[in-house]
Amino acid sequence: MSDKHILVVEDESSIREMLRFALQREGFSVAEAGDVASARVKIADRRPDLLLLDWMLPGVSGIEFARELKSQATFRDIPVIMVTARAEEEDKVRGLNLGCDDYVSKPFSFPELIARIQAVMRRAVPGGEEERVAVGTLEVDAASHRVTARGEAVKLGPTEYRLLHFFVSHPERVYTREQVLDRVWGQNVYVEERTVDVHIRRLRKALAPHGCDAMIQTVRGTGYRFSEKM
Amino acid sequence: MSDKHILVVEDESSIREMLRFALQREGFSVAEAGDVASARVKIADRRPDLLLLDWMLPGVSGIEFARELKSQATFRDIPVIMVTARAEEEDKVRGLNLGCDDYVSKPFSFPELIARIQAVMRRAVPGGEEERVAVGTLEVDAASHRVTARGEAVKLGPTEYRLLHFFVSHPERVYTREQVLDRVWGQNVYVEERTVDVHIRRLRKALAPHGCDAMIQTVRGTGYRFSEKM
DNA sequence: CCGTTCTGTAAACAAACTGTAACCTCTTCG
DNA sequence: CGAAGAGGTTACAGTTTGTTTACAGAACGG
Repeated sequence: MSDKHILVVEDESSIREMLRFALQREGFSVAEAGDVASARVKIADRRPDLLLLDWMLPGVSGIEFARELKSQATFRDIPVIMVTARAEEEDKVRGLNLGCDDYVSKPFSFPELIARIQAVMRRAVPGGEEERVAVGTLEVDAASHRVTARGEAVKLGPTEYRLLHFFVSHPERVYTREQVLDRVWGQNVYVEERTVDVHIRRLRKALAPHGCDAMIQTVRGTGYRFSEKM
Repeated sequence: MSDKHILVVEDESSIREMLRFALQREGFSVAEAGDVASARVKIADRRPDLLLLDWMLPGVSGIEFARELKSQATFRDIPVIMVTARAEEEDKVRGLNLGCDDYVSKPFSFPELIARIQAVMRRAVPGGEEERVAVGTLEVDAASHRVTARGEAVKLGPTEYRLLHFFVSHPERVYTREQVLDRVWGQNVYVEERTVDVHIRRLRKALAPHGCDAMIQTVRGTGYRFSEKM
């Protein structure tokens, strides 16, 4: 559980330092930012394993920043814990539904914060991503970000790629549209469920020339399943 | 997102009722238990999709109960949200580290609670029940949502699938049409009893090519029974 | 800065599932 | 035997659910 990197985005420097201190004592490596602009720089500088994000920030608000990150494929996977004042209940709920992985309320206890951080991190990489996965003649190579069917290259958009990668890594199992959204788009990102259908369609279309489109199977009333057996 | 079943385990009846009210308004089906002993009974009676567990309980504590459940393969997958008083910080942390999926602190806001419940449920695997059940050559795999007889795939509609899954999970026992409606269609659903006959017919028809149709047996004057012996 | 690619939504379309009613068949028992 | 009751079958119309296409805006790559 060591050498995990956490970026704390909080405008009040006293709180920021307190957090840094507590997190470092816990064995985390910590970076700080006082506003969104410098947070962007820090993220580019070193990709954090988790973001502790204050709700209220000067200029761009925390929620906007969170959404910005979740909309970028590169940063979507960074878990975000929102820090809010007790009074902002309403917003907190919206936060949970808009891409944050968890949130804590000020004033918070450190043990609670640490526990939530660890819970979120534990959740972050369920079943460790393989470098290379394959089902039947379909191969997804995460290292080179390449997909091949019967040896032929398959051209996919970013979302289709992640969708396929998810399915190939988890074959023989049904997933509801909601779960697919959670696992492929990111937790709590608000996107219409129907959107999954459309991307499934795009993926099937791309796989069809290689005869693999039947591997993505519709389970009526539930969702979709990826399977070698057709 | 409907007909999800939640079991509330909480010794103080006022809080329990408040929770029941709030959860039911949200569309959940709710069961209550005042202590661990009766919680065990309720779980056996109807497997909940989520457990709302008070930390402090008379007799066996919530944490012990949670650990007990997490150690049993059958119940491991039921998500648990712990409910704790603000003062019990220490324990909360231990809770999160011991298999609970989340926790909320009293006093909590309902929007927060609902948001957490939905977040946890979204994360959970579908089909709650056993991953895989079988009677004779007939297998129902809940994970992949697939049915096989003698290894051959059986094509079923959603209702037939649920019906068969129910029967395979409860073989050698008669059920009246009413009971079947309750368990397969869900409680408080108004459907004609004869509808069960029709779906039984559809199920038998789908199983006939595999020679399994005789496993669904009519018990004249009572209902139906599923049995390996034909 | 402009064209290209990619995304998410909406709407039209198609397929399948559902519950009910009506009609049949079989069993039971006076 | 024959009527009544119970279950089996079938047909069908409405509804749900999934597929496909089109499109506008955002992101991206020169």
